[in-house]
Amino acid sequence: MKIPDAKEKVATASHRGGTAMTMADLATLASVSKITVSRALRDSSLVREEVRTRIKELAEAHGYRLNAAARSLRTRRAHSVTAVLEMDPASGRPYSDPLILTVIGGLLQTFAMQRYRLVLTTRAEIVSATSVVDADGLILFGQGANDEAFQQMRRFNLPLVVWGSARAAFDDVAFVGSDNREGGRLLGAHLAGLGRRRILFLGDSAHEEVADRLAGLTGAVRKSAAKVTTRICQFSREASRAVIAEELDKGWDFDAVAACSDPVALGALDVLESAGMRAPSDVAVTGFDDAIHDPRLTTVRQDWDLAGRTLAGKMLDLLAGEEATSALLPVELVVRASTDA
Amino acid sequence: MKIPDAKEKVATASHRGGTAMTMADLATLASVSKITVSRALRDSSLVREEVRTRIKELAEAHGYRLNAAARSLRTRRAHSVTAVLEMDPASGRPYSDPLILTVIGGLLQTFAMQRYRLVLTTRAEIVSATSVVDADGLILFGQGANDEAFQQMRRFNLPLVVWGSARAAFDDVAFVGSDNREGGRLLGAHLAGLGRRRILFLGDSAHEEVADRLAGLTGAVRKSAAKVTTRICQFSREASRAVIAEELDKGWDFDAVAACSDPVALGALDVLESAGMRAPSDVAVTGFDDAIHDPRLTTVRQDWDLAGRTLAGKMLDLLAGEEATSALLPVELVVRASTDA
DNA sequence: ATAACTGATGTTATCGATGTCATTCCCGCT
DNA sequence: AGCGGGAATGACATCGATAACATCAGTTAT
Repeated sequence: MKIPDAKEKVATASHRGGTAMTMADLATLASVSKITVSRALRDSSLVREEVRTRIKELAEAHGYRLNAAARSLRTRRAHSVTAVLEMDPASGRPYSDPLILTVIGGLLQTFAMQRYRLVLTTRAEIVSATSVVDADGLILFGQGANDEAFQQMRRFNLPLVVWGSARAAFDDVAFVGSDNREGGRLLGAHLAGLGRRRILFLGDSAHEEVADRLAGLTGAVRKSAAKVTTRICQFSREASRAVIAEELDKGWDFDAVAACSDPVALGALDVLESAGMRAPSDVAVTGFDDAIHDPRLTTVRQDWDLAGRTLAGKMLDLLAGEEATSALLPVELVVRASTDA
Repeated sequence: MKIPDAKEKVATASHRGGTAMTMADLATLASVSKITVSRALRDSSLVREEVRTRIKELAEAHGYRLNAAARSLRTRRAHSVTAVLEMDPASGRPYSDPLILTVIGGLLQTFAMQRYRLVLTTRAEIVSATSVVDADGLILFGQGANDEAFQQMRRFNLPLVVWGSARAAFDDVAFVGSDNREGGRLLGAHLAGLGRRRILFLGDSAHEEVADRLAGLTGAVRKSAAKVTTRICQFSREASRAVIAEELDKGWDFDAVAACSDPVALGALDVLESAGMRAPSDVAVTGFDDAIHDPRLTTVRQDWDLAGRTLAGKMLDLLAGEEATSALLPVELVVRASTDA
């Protein structure tokens, strides 16, 4: 046996100052080789039960912690998953905030239980040539998962799960997203059922999810007497105010506004109400997301918790070497004051 | 020179299948040693400018990425910071969600710019004996940064920044938190200014932040004729409903409710309104956080963006070897319908 | 009795980067 | 010619863990 005198070795370790204890230190303490320590801590049946517990107790008593870098280097697994967010350079906050961040909570819970670390980064950071990626898989949150972001992530050659609407063109990748089309359908049916005839849709359908919402809406009102007109509008409350103000100027002739998101709907309410119109008697207004829980606003609720858990689940499947299919999450119509007096 | 024939070596590399390119591969491609590659990629002046750019171009062209584990192992720096969240085991979501998660957005932005990875984990996970910590520093988000969580984090012997109210007992640690006492004071002055005399405070002052809010409130109304009564109440809307219902049973005699958070305030509004009382004519109601942006609710706004940036800034100071002091962030009174008809 | 096997442990090489020290080359100076 | 010195490059050891293979009792099979 080549194990050196225990006392001498331990003294050396303590001389190292701030340096933390390693498996080698534990090995000398337990008078075994370090591979035995490694095996014991991993609960390998190759180590006698008795020895195993002794080593674990020693580790616990000395507050030993495995060195993540060393393990990752040797095993070629990072034991972590990176979520890539799109940040708004102006505000310095994630797009779709706080929705995406709520999903992150769901991811965190699932991954922590599975002993995977969850790493957050921005797209700008990860695509930079000198970025250092330390992950077994990537979860992409893009602005509607635009193609560029998508292709960039692909190049990392890691298991990939994307939040957004599935794209036919990329049928080899797992997409997870709310059923936006169904959400649009629910809203369309609701508005048509209220007898609305002239619906103004606010949103930019270059954004995949918005396009789906619009498609659902139009499909649902097709059988009715209602007509849908579209105006391009970005996601902010301010953008919405501007568009509605313009429409009022041009001579308003709508009895319903279907907005692509809650803030957009609130922007519409702001301007319409200050122009003396009332919801829902003069105009019915709907949003999308139910992120704000505004008592005034009829909207379609997405299940953010489920979103996080589903994304994490798909990733874990991929990491386990299984196939992962896309998932369409259910949505729910929430009727409130803006369409229901 | 021991550098083997380039062609042969490159062929070997490609035979490795999925294995990514390493510095050694780049070195053979560039006909230099791997240490030169290492230096070139780190912009060391020890490498001739010409050689440096050639190597960088090669790296870029072949999509080379530095191995995080190898670097961390050698340099003993993880290039990452771990945020530790307290999760509610029942809901599987972070306490104070979505507020904390909004702060995370601010952290992410700052750390990504500094090329630090942001890792998320839960307290339950990180304190488990077999957890693997891979971070240069810890940021703790606790339920009021309770002492136990606090002591646990300390044991990791890493730079530590805590979100919450500063504690005299731990004056060697950097705390970052909103000025809860000032928030309480603003609310107290506001309610007293409205002529309210019997204020019901809802909250559990075992929670440090709540205690501060209460202290500020009581201090502010001391000079006035108003009296503050406290009822212990947890953070949920449901808990609040129960407490208010009980108070109504016992014979209501308050003209103001100061809740420790927005959901608690909304719970109070729910019950009071369904009992036929009106805000603010019968009861003025206030919240705290402005997380919900409810048009009905007077509240104190915290600056979550600033919170994230400040926390990240303090951590970067510590990582740079500097001292970090605690910070008290400004708050703002937002008057809305529940106190202002 | 000997080969084959099983269970528990140890030795060595390795993962990919970088700190430390050694080497080489070229220049200018005496 | 020879020596000192700086600039550029390389060899080697190392970080802490684990995979792959080796060893060595003690047991069972033939």
